[in-house]
Amino acid sequence: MSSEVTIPPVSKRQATRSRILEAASEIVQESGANGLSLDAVAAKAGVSKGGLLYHFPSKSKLLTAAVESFVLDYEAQLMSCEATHGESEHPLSHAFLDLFLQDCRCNRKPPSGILAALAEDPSFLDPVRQHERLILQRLKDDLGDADLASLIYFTIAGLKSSHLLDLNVVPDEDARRVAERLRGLIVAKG
Amino acid sequence: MSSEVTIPPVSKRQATRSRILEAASEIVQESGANGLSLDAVAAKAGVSKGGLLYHFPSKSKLLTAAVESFVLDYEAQLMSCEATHGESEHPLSHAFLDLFLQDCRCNRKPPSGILAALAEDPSFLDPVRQHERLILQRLKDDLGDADLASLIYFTIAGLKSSHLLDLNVVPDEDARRVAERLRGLIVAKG
DNA sequence: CCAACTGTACCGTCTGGACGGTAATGTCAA
DNA sequence: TTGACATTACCGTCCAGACGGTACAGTTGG
Repeated sequence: MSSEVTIPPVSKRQATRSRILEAASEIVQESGANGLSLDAVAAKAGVSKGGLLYHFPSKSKLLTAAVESFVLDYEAQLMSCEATHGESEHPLSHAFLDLFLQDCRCNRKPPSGILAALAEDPSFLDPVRQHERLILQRLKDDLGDADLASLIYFTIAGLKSSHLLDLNVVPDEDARRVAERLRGLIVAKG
Repeated sequence: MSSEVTIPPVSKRQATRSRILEAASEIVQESGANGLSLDAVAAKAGVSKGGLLYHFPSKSKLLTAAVESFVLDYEAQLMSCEATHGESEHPLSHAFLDLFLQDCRCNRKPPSGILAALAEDPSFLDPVRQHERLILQRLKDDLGDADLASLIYFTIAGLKSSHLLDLNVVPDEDARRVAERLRGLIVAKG
Protein backbone atom coordinates (compact mmCIF):
# COMPACT_ATOMS: atom_id res chain seq x y z
CA MET A 1 0.00 0.00 0.00
CA SER A 2 1.09 3.44 -0.77
CA SER A 3 -0.75 5.25 2.01
CA GLU A 4 0.88 5.13 5.43
CA VAL A 5 -0.43 6.05 8.82
CA THR A 6 2.70 7.98 9.71
CA ILE A 7 1.48 11.38 10.76
CA PRO A 8 4.73 13.08 9.87
CA PRO A 9 4.70 12.62 6.11
CA VAL A 10 8.37 13.39 6.19
CA SER A 11 10.28 11.86 3.39
CA LYS A 12 13.92 11.21 3.97
CA ARG A 13 14.54 14.23 1.82
CA GLN A 14 12.51 16.49 4.08
CA ALA A 15 14.06 15.03 7.20
CA THR A 16 17.58 15.76 6.03
CA ARG A 17 16.62 19.18 4.82
CA SER A 18 15.20 20.20 8.17
CA ARG A 19 18.18 18.69 9.96
CA ILE A 20 20.40 20.91 7.86
CA LEU A 21 18.25 23.95 8.47
CA GLU A 22 18.29 23.34 12.18
CA ALA A 23 22.04 22.84 12.19
CA ALA A 24 22.45 26.15 10.40
CA SER A 25 20.31 27.89 12.98
CA GLU A 26 22.35 26.43 15.84
CA ILE A 27 25.62 27.53 14.30
CA VAL A 28 24.37 31.08 13.98
CA GLN A 29 23.23 31.09 17.59
CA GLU A 30 26.55 29.82 18.83
CA SER A 31 29.03 31.54 16.56
CA GLY A 32 27.18 34.33 14.83
CA ALA A 33 26.15 34.56 11.22
CA ASN A 34 29.74 34.76 10.04
CA GLY A 35 30.36 31.31 11.43
CA LEU A 36 27.81 29.91 9.03
CA SER A 37 30.00 28.29 6.40
CA LEU A 38 28.86 25.41 4.26
CA ASP A 39 31.51 23.21 5.85
CA ALA A 40 30.29 24.07 9.32
CA VAL A 41 26.67 23.38 8.42
CA ALA A 42 27.56 20.07 6.80
CA ALA A 43 29.58 18.98 9.81
CA LYS A 44 26.87 19.98 12.29
CA ALA A 45 24.13 18.34 10.27
CA GLY A 46 26.15 15.16 9.85
CA VAL A 47 26.35 15.26 6.07
CA SER A 48 29.20 15.86 3.71
CA LYS A 49 29.60 19.09 1.90
CA GLY A 50 28.53 17.40 -1.29
CA GLY A 51 25.44 16.10 0.44
CA LEU A 52 24.62 19.54 1.72
CA LEU A 53 24.95 21.02 -1.75
CA TYR A 54 22.74 18.29 -3.09
CA HIS A 55 19.89 19.56 -0.95
CA PHE A 56 20.72 23.25 -1.18
CA PRO A 57 22.69 23.93 -4.34
CA SER A 58 24.04 27.21 -3.03
CA LYS A 59 24.32 29.14 0.18
CA SER A 60 21.71 31.57 -1.08
CA LYS A 61 19.26 28.73 -1.56
CA LEU A 62 19.92 27.55 1.96
CA LEU A 63 19.23 30.97 3.40
CA THR A 64 16.17 31.47 1.24
CA ALA A 65 14.85 28.15 2.47
CA ALA A 66 15.56 29.11 6.07
CA VAL A 67 13.57 32.31 5.73
CA GLU A 68 10.77 30.60 3.89
CA SER A 69 10.47 27.79 6.39
CA PHE A 70 10.39 30.30 9.22
CA VAL A 71 7.51 32.21 7.68
CA LEU A 72 5.62 29.07 6.72
CA ASP A 73 6.07 27.42 10.12
CA TYR A 74 4.97 30.53 11.93
CA GLU A 75 1.90 30.92 9.75
CA ALA A 76 0.92 27.28 10.21
CA GLN A 77 1.23 27.53 13.95
CA LEU A 78 -0.70 30.77 14.07
CA MET A 79 -3.53 29.20 12.08
CA SER A 80 -3.49 26.21 14.38
CA CYS A 81 -3.73 28.45 17.44
CA GLU A 82 -6.49 30.49 15.89
CA ALA A 83 -8.51 27.35 15.30
CA THR A 84 -8.71 26.76 19.05
CA HIS A 85 -10.45 30.12 19.48
CA GLY A 86 -13.17 29.33 17.00
CA GLU A 87 -16.17 31.10 18.47
CA SER A 88 -14.64 33.61 20.81
CA GLU A 89 -13.99 37.22 19.96
CA HIS A 90 -10.70 38.34 18.46
CA PRO A 91 -9.45 34.83 17.76
CA LEU A 92 -6.38 35.94 15.84
CA SER A 93 -5.19 38.31 18.53
CA HIS A 94 -5.53 35.61 21.15
CA ALA A 95 -3.77 33.16 18.89
CA PHE A 96 -0.97 35.69 18.38
CA LEU A 97 -0.41 35.86 22.12
CA ASP A 98 -0.90 32.12 22.57
CA LEU A 99 1.79 31.38 20.09
CA PHE A 100 4.23 33.71 21.77
CA LEU A 101 3.50 32.19 25.17
CA GLN A 102 3.82 28.72 23.73
CA ASP A 103 7.23 29.56 22.30
CA CYS A 104 8.26 30.94 25.68
CA ARG A 105 7.12 27.89 27.61
CA CYS A 106 8.86 25.31 25.48
CA ASN A 107 12.01 27.40 25.25
CA ARG A 108 11.79 27.65 21.52
CA LYS A 109 15.09 28.62 20.00
CA PRO A 110 15.14 31.95 18.18
CA PRO A 111 14.90 31.84 14.39
CA SER A 112 18.58 32.52 13.90
CA GLY A 113 18.45 31.62 10.24
CA ILE A 114 16.86 35.02 9.82
CA LEU A 115 19.99 36.66 11.16
CA ALA A 116 22.18 34.71 8.78
CA ALA A 117 19.98 35.71 5.86
CA LEU A 118 20.09 39.33 6.94
CA ALA A 119 23.87 39.19 7.26
CA GLU A 120 24.25 37.77 3.77
CA ASP A 121 21.87 40.11 2.03
CA PRO A 122 19.12 42.24 3.57
CA SER A 123 16.81 41.56 0.65
CA PHE A 124 16.51 37.96 1.76
CA LEU A 125 14.18 39.27 4.44
CA ASP A 126 11.59 40.46 1.94
CA PRO A 127 9.23 37.55 2.65
CA VAL A 128 9.48 38.36 6.35
CA ARG A 129 8.73 42.03 5.72
CA GLN A 130 5.68 41.11 3.70
CA HIS A 131 4.48 38.61 6.26
CA GLU A 132 4.95 40.93 9.22
CA ARG A 133 3.01 43.70 7.53
CA LEU A 134 0.23 41.27 6.85
CA ILE A 135 0.18 40.02 10.43
CA LEU A 136 -0.20 43.55 11.75
CA GLN A 137 -2.99 44.25 9.28
CA ARG A 138 -4.80 41.08 10.29
CA LEU A 139 -4.45 42.01 13.95
CA LYS A 140 -5.97 45.40 13.22
CA ASP A 141 -8.87 43.75 11.41
CA ASP A 142 -9.31 41.20 14.17
CA LEU A 143 -9.43 43.82 16.89
CA GLY A 144 -11.11 46.67 15.07
CA ASP A 145 -8.72 48.95 16.92
CA ALA A 146 -5.60 49.86 15.01
CA ASP A 147 -3.87 51.48 17.96
CA LEU A 148 -4.37 48.52 20.26
CA ALA A 149 -3.30 46.14 17.53
CA SER A 150 -0.12 48.12 16.99
CA LEU A 151 0.60 48.19 20.70
CA ILE A 152 0.20 44.45 20.97
CA TYR A 153 2.12 43.71 17.82
CA PHE A 154 5.11 45.87 18.69
CA THR A 155 5.28 44.78 22.30
CA ILE A 156 5.49 41.16 21.23
CA ALA A 157 7.95 42.19 18.52
CA GLY A 158 10.09 43.74 21.24
CA LEU A 159 10.02 40.59 23.31
CA LYS A 160 10.83 38.51 20.27
CA SER A 161 13.69 40.75 19.20
CA SER A 162 15.16 40.54 22.66
CA HIS A 163 15.09 36.77 22.25
CA LEU A 164 16.41 36.87 18.69
CA LEU A 165 19.36 39.05 19.62
CA ASP A 166 19.79 37.02 22.81
CA LEU A 167 19.71 40.20 24.86
CA ASN A 168 18.31 38.43 27.92
CA VAL A 169 16.73 41.62 29.12
CA VAL A 170 14.16 39.78 31.22
CA PRO A 171 13.57 36.18 32.24
CA ASP A 172 10.91 34.23 30.38
CA GLU A 173 8.55 34.56 33.27
CA ASP A 174 8.50 38.33 32.98
CA ALA A 175 7.94 38.08 29.25
CA ARG A 176 4.91 35.94 29.94
CA ARG A 177 3.58 38.50 32.41
CA VAL A 178 3.81 41.20 29.76
CA ALA A 179 2.01 39.02 27.24
CA GLU A 180 -0.73 38.20 29.70
CA ARG A 181 -1.17 41.87 30.39
CA LEU A 182 -1.68 42.42 26.69
CA ARG A 183 -4.35 39.75 26.75
CA GLY A 184 -6.03 41.72 29.48
CA LEU A 185 -6.26 44.65 27.08
CA ILE A 186 -7.97 42.48 24.48
CA VAL A 187 -10.48 41.14 26.98
CA ALA A 188 -11.16 44.62 28.35
CA LYS A 189 -11.91 45.80 24.83
CA GLY A 190 -14.60 43.14 24.66
CA MET B 1 52.77 70.49 31.47
CA SER B 2 49.77 70.05 29.25
CA SER B 3 49.81 66.37 30.06
CA GLU B 4 46.09 66.20 29.31
CA VAL B 5 45.87 63.71 26.51
CA THR B 6 42.13 63.33 26.11
CA ILE B 7 40.88 66.88 26.24
CA PRO B 8 40.25 67.66 22.56
CA PRO B 9 36.87 66.10 21.83
CA VAL B 10 36.86 67.03 18.20
CA SER B 11 40.34 66.11 17.12
CA LYS B 12 41.00 65.06 13.57
CA ARG B 13 41.51 61.58 14.99
CA GLN B 14 37.98 61.49 16.34
CA ALA B 15 36.55 62.89 13.15
CA THR B 16 38.14 60.19 11.03
CA ARG B 17 37.19 57.49 13.50
CA SER B 18 33.55 58.43 13.40
CA ARG B 19 33.63 58.72 9.64
CA ILE B 20 34.92 55.15 9.54
CA LEU B 21 32.31 53.95 11.98
CA GLU B 22 29.57 55.58 9.98
CA ALA B 23 30.87 54.11 6.75
CA ALA B 24 30.81 50.68 8.34
CA SER B 25 27.23 51.17 9.42
CA GLU B 26 26.19 52.22 5.94
CA ILE B 27 27.82 49.21 4.35
CA VAL B 28 25.96 46.88 6.68
CA GLN B 29 22.67 48.60 5.89
CA GLU B 30 23.21 48.33 2.18
CA SER B 31 24.92 44.98 1.80
CA GLY B 32 24.44 43.14 5.04
CA ALA B 33 27.00 42.32 7.68
CA ASN B 34 28.85 39.95 5.36
CA GLY B 35 29.65 42.83 3.08
CA LEU B 36 31.58 44.52 5.84
CA SER B 37 35.16 43.88 4.78
CA LEU B 38 38.04 46.09 5.77
CA ASP B 39 38.59 47.01 2.14
CA ALA B 40 34.97 48.04 1.76
CA VAL B 41 35.01 50.14 4.92
CA ALA B 42 38.22 51.87 3.89
CA ALA B 43 36.85 52.66 0.45
CA LYS B 44 33.53 53.97 1.80
CA ALA B 45 35.21 56.08 4.47
CA GLY B 46 37.65 57.52 1.97
CA VAL B 47 40.76 56.27 3.69
CA SER B 48 43.33 53.73 2.65
CA LYS B 49 43.37 50.30 4.20
CA GLY B 50 46.52 51.26 6.04
CA GLY B 51 44.76 54.33 7.35
CA LEU B 52 41.83 52.27 8.54
CA LEU B 53 44.11 49.85 10.35
CA TYR B 54 45.93 52.79 11.86
CA HIS B 55 42.72 53.72 13.70
CA PHE B 56 41.31 50.25 14.27
CA PRO B 57 44.12 47.72 14.33
CA SER B 58 41.74 44.81 13.71
CA LYS B 59 38.22 44.13 12.63
CA SER B 60 37.35 43.11 16.17
CA LYS B 61 38.48 46.46 17.48
CA LEU B 62 36.34 48.18 14.88
CA LEU B 63 33.26 46.24 15.89
CA THR B 64 33.94 46.70 19.58
CA ALA B 65 34.21 50.42 18.98
CA ALA B 66 30.97 50.43 17.01
CA VAL B 67 29.11 48.75 19.84
CA GLU B 68 30.68 50.96 22.45
CA SER B 69 29.95 54.16 20.59
CA PHE B 70 26.35 53.08 20.10
CA VAL B 71 25.85 52.52 23.83
CA LEU B 72 27.68 55.70 24.80
CA ASP B 73 25.85 57.86 22.28
CA TYR B 74 22.49 56.50 23.32
CA GLU B 75 23.21 57.05 26.98
CA ALA B 76 24.40 60.60 26.39
CA GLN B 77 21.28 61.45 24.42
CA LEU B 78 19.02 59.87 27.00
CA MET B 79 20.64 61.92 29.76
CA SER B 80 20.28 65.02 27.65
CA CYS B 81 16.57 64.33 27.11
CA GLU B 82 16.05 63.59 30.78
CA ALA B 83 17.53 66.94 31.69
CA THR B 84 14.70 68.69 29.84
CA HIS B 85 12.18 67.03 32.15
CA GLY B 86 13.86 68.24 35.31
CA GLU B 87 10.91 68.81 37.66
CA SER B 88 8.18 66.75 36.07
CA GLU B 89 7.23 63.27 37.12
CA HIS B 90 8.84 60.22 35.54
CA PRO B 91 11.51 62.20 33.70
CA LEU B 92 13.38 59.15 32.49
CA SER B 93 10.33 57.50 30.97
CA HIS B 94 9.44 60.68 29.13
CA ALA B 95 13.02 61.03 28.00
CA PHE B 96 12.96 57.45 26.77
CA LEU B 97 9.97 58.22 24.57
CA ASP B 98 11.34 61.62 23.56
CA LEU B 99 14.51 60.03 22.32
CA PHE B 100 12.63 57.48 20.26
CA LEU B 101 10.42 60.14 18.74
CA GLN B 102 13.42 62.31 18.05
CA ASP B 103 15.14 59.44 16.21
CA CYS B 104 11.96 58.93 14.20
CA ARG B 105 11.59 62.55 13.25
CA CYS B 106 15.11 63.06 12.01
CA ASN B 107 15.12 59.72 10.21
CA ARG B 108 18.00 58.45 12.24
CA LYS B 109 19.69 55.51 10.59
CA PRO B 110 19.52 52.23 12.50
CA PRO B 111 22.62 51.22 14.47
CA SER B 112 23.68 48.66 11.93
CA GLY B 113 27.10 48.28 13.48
CA ILE B 114 25.29 46.24 16.09
CA LEU B 115 24.24 43.76 13.44
CA ALA B 116 27.78 43.44 12.16
CA ALA B 117 29.06 42.81 15.65
CA LEU B 118 26.38 40.22 16.23
CA ALA B 119 27.23 38.51 12.97
CA GLU B 120 30.90 38.33 13.83
CA ASP B 121 30.50 37.10 17.37
CA PRO B 122 27.40 37.30 19.57
CA SER B 123 29.50 38.08 22.64
CA PHE B 124 30.32 41.47 21.17
CA LEU B 125 26.82 42.47 22.23
CA ASP B 126 27.56 42.01 25.92
CA PRO B 127 27.77 45.76 26.55
CA VAL B 128 24.41 46.18 24.85
CA ARG B 129 22.86 43.42 26.96
CA GLN B 130 24.12 45.05 30.12
CA HIS B 131 22.94 48.46 29.05
CA GLU B 132 19.48 47.32 28.00
CA ARG B 133 18.92 45.53 31.30
CA LEU B 134 19.94 48.68 33.10
CA ILE B 135 17.60 50.84 31.04
CA LEU B 136 14.64 48.63 31.86
CA GLN B 137 15.53 48.69 35.55
CA ARG B 138 15.80 52.46 35.49
CA LEU B 139 12.42 52.71 33.76
CA LYS B 140 10.89 50.53 36.46
CA ASP B 141 12.40 52.72 39.16
CA ASP B 142 11.29 55.86 37.39
CA LEU B 143 7.71 54.70 37.02
CA GLY B 144 7.31 52.69 40.18
CA ASP B 145 5.30 50.23 38.07
CA ALA B 146 7.29 47.32 36.74
CA ASP B 147 4.55 46.09 34.42
CA LEU B 148 4.01 49.45 32.79
CA ALA B 149 7.74 49.96 32.45
CA SER B 150 8.09 46.59 30.75
CA LEU B 151 5.22 47.37 28.42
CA ILE B 152 6.76 50.66 27.41
CA TYR B 153 10.26 49.27 27.12
CA PHE B 154 9.29 46.31 24.94
CA THR B 155 6.94 48.26 22.73
CA ILE B 156 9.69 50.70 21.92
CA ALA B 157 12.08 47.77 21.52
CA GLY B 158 9.67 46.32 18.97
CA LEU B 159 9.54 49.55 17.03
CA LYS B 160 13.31 49.83 17.16
CA SER B 161 13.86 46.25 16.05
CA SER B 162 11.53 46.78 13.13
CA HIS B 163 13.75 49.70 12.18
CA LEU B 164 16.99 47.83 12.82
CA LEU B 165 15.95 44.89 10.66
CA ASP B 166 14.47 47.33 8.15
CA LEU B 167 11.17 45.48 8.25
CA ASN B 168 9.18 48.60 7.35
CA VAL B 169 6.14 47.24 9.11
CA VAL B 170 4.63 50.67 9.59
CA PRO B 171 5.45 54.17 8.42
CA ASP B 172 7.21 56.47 10.87
CA GLU B 173 4.03 58.33 11.53
CA ASP B 174 2.34 55.23 12.92
CA ALA B 175 5.36 54.51 15.07
CA ARG B 176 5.02 57.99 16.53
CA ARG B 177 1.35 57.39 17.28
CA VAL B 178 2.21 54.26 19.21
CA ALA B 179 4.88 56.10 21.17
CA GLU B 180 2.50 58.93 21.98
CA ARG B 181 -0.03 56.43 23.20
CA LEU B 182 2.57 55.06 25.56
CA ARG B 183 3.14 58.56 26.86
CA GLY B 184 -0.56 58.72 27.57
CA LEU B 185 -0.15 55.71 29.83
CA ILE B 186 2.60 57.47 31.78
CA VAL B 187 0.53 60.61 32.20
CA ALA B 188 -2.54 58.60 33.23
CA LYS B 189 -0.46 56.91 35.89
CA GLY B 190 0.27 60.34 37.29
C1' DC C 1 59.14 66.92 14.28
C1' DC C 2 55.24 63.95 14.19
C1' DA C 3 50.61 62.46 13.90
C1' DA C 4 47.98 61.03 10.47
C1' DC C 5 47.79 59.20 7.00
C1' DT C 6 48.73 56.95 1.56
C1' DG C 7 50.11 53.07 -1.45
C1' DT C 8 51.78 48.82 -2.64
C1' DA C 9 53.10 44.37 -2.07
C1' DC C 10 52.45 40.32 0.09
C1' DC C 11 50.85 36.06 2.93
C1' DG C 12 48.12 32.29 4.97
C1' DT C 13 43.61 30.93 5.67
C1' DC C 14 38.98 30.29 4.72
C1' DT C 15 35.05 29.72 1.69
C1' DG C 16 31.72 28.87 -1.92
C1' DG C 17 31.02 25.90 -5.10
C1' DA C 18 32.18 22.87 -9.09
C1' DC C 19 32.94 18.22 -10.03
C1' DG C 20 33.38 13.41 -10.33
C1' DG C 21 32.48 9.63 -7.99
C1' DT C 22 29.21 5.79 -5.39
C1' DA C 23 25.83 3.00 -3.23
C1' DA C 24 21.11 2.04 -2.63
C1' DT C 25 16.68 2.04 -4.36
C1' DG C 26 13.37 2.16 -7.77
C1' DT C 27 11.25 1.29 -12.62
C1' DC C 28 10.24 -1.36 -16.40
C1' DA C 29 10.58 -4.05 -20.60
C1' DA C 30 11.42 -8.79 -22.30
C1' DT D 1 12.58 -13.17 -13.06
C1' DT D 2 15.94 -10.70 -14.57
C1' DG D 3 18.88 -7.50 -16.62
C1' DA D 4 19.30 -2.55 -17.92
C1' DC D 5 18.88 1.79 -16.85
C1' DA D 6 17.21 5.91 -13.83
C1' DT D 7 16.79 8.45 -9.75
C1' DT D 8 17.85 9.64 -5.15
C1' DA D 9 20.86 10.70 -1.77
C1' DC D 10 24.78 11.34 -0.79
C1' DC D 11 30.68 11.56 -0.38
C1' DG D 12 35.31 13.78 -0.76
C1' DT D 13 38.52 16.55 -3.26
C1' DC D 14 40.11 20.51 -5.58
C1' DC D 15 40.44 25.36 -6.73
C1' DA D 16 40.02 30.39 -7.60
C1' DG D 17 39.10 34.21 -5.16
C1' DA D 18 38.13 36.91 -1.09
C1' DC D 19 39.50 38.28 3.27
C1' DG D 20 42.07 39.72 7.49
C1' DG D 21 46.20 41.18 8.54
C1' DT D 22 51.43 42.51 8.07
C1' DA D 23 55.15 45.24 6.52
C1' DC D 24 57.06 49.14 5.24
C1' DA D 25 58.48 53.12 2.66
C1' DG D 26 56.84 57.55 1.47
C1' DT D 27 53.97 62.05 2.10
C1' DT D 28 51.85 66.05 4.14
C1' DG D 29 49.63 69.49 7.08
C1' DG D 30 50.11 71.69 11.45
